[in-house]
Amino acid sequence: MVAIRVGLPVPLRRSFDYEHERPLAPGVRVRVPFGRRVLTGIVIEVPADPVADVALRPILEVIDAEPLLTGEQLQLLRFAADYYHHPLGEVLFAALPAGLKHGQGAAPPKAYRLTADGQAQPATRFARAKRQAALWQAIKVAGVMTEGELKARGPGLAPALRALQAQGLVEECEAGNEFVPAATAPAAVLRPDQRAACAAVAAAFGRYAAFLLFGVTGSGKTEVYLELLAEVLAAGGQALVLVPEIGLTPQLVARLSARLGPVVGMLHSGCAAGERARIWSAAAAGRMAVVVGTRSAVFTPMRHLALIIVDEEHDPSFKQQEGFRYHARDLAVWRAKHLGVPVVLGSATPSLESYRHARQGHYHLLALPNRGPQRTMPAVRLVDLGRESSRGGLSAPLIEALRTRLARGEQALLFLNRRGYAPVLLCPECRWHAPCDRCDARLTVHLGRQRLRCHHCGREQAVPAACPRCGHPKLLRVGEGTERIEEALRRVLPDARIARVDRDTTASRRAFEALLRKVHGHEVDVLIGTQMLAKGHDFPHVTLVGVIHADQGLHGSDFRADEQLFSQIVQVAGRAGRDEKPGLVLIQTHHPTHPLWAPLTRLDYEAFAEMALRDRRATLFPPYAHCALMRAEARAPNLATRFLETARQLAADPSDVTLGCVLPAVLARRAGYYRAQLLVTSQRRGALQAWLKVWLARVPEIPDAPRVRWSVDVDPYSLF
DNA sequence: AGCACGCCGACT
DNA sequence: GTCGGCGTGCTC
Repeated sequence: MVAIRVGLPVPLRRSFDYEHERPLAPGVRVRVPFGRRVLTGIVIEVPADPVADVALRPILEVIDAEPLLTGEQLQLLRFAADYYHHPLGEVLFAALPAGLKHGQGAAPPKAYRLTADGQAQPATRFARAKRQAALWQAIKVAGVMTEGELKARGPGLAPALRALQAQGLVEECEAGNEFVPAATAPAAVLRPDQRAACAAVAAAFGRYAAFLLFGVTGSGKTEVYLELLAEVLAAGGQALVLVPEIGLTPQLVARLSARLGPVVGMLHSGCAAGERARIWSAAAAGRMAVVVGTRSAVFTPMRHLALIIVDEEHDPSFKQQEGFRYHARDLAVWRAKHLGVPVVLGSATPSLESYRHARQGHYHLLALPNRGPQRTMPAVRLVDLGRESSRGGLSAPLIEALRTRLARGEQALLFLNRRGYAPVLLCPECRWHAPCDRCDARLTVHLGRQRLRCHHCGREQAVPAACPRCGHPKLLRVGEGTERIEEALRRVLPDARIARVDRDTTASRRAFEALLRKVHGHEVDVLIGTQMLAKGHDFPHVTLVGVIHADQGLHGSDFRADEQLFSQIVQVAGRAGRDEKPGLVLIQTHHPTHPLWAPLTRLDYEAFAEMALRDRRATLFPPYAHCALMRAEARAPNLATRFLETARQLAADPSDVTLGCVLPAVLARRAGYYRAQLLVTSQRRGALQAWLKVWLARVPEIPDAPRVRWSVDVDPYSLF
């Protein structure tokens, strides 16, 4: 009998040892008993130091004859677990596609629907069982709900599901699969700057080199990718293309398939589990030449991987914001280095980390300075809200510009990163404003459904008729959301065809695409929306872009606010102007003298980067320092803070490391949890890593630890 | 995270 | 009485 260390999909910062008759290779899946359950685990190693004081339980079944995870993948995952200080078990499972996490091959997922009896029930039946009522309602609305969707609704629903099944109201059924057909498109002719970029990368095939492909929207980065992919494929290699979450448009995949043939697989959140597993296995075997995917695709096994591309490398969606908080772009670079292959990072507004690497010579800078022949950069102008009158959030110059575009039969886009009608409901008499009772936040007024909603926890309630504190009958709706902008627009431009795009109007991908078709068919004159409009979609007839509230990004408490605002505005500006029709971007602000506007109105990334880097150097933030953020949250008010204070005192003498103060989180209470955080920084990555390892090993000694939810975020994207 | 156990409050 | 909500403890 030999001890086997197994990684399990549980958020425990420990691994578990079992016994088996013979050694097993890392990467092999096994079935093991865990408490009263049976789980699928992944063999980590044959431990030199198996737990001594516990009787090991036996492995029940060995699922794979050959390891499911390749050696190269295991090395990447071990590094990632180590670097992000996350339990290896969870990290290993993050790399597996949903279809392979549990049973054998790519089995269809379990799904549930209401029985005829279940359909016939009145909603009042579940007067006492709230969870059952919610679940019954959700399945009724969805028709069929897969196990994954069920789990996504939150923990603790399994007993309610079983209760419904026992009552004969819900039954198991099969989930449907989706299929996305390929289209065709012609190959492109490259400009000299594109050809030079291709040549530089191609010269590095077969060894590690990192390239920062710096080019504005419309400069043709995609053609460069296509050319490189074609070359890799011609040489029998495989390639991995990472794209941001919203960036994975059907158009991109269609272009890739048209140029490269039916060897392109797509991995994203909307992918059915079976499809995901199929692509994953095909890529591992070398049959799938190109895998295009979002964040988690960085873990795809590829036997002949010869090139990695990260498109829009600055995009925040590459950083996972919960659980295993890895950065897919950073892991992509590590993987490329480790494998000895080139990696291309593309962006119009590179992250300051990547830009500094390029300036220091760690990355090769490849610039695409030209926009295509039919595309000129738009003019960007500020509107001073302190001087211009405004109606419902729309300033006079913006209204004027809208009128002229409409008269010319052109389209306009308006951006506002705030859903709903008004962000605050205020009593003019006693200054009461509608608070969320679970969060330190104001409730947003939503007109469509006549409700107040918390954007942080999702709680909804009715709009009070009068002030609950002083009884004043007329409550004011203060500030603007997309609904109010839409209302104001309809009043100002009664003849315009107006559409609004945000999570409230276009929850589904299907609805979103239907709306995009309407815009392309010029059935819409003005489109109002949140940031979800800005990425990946081209609107050729749009010549005016209005940014309603840019100021949220100017005084952000977060060190990355400047970078985010700059990239969002450039992204947005890229939507405007085409075909000899010059574009105009109007940015409404209360702070027209803010230093960020100078480079921004010229769309001058390099000037912005100089300025931002000086700032970061002065304040010792990335890329001039490396950070880790310990977050904690607890039900009781001071528990999280006390836990972090104890952790802080527990810390070994930090010579190379700067330990911050324990601070309440920006939203100190969210969904009923009190939240606090502790920032650790160091100018040396290695020093921070070594120090974290020692520190985190001692966290379980903290008496409050079992009652606190805590996590460590290495290289946090933001301090929120 | 699950899943048990165990204690409290509302309805048959 | 008993069902279901919810806090606490454990998993090699």
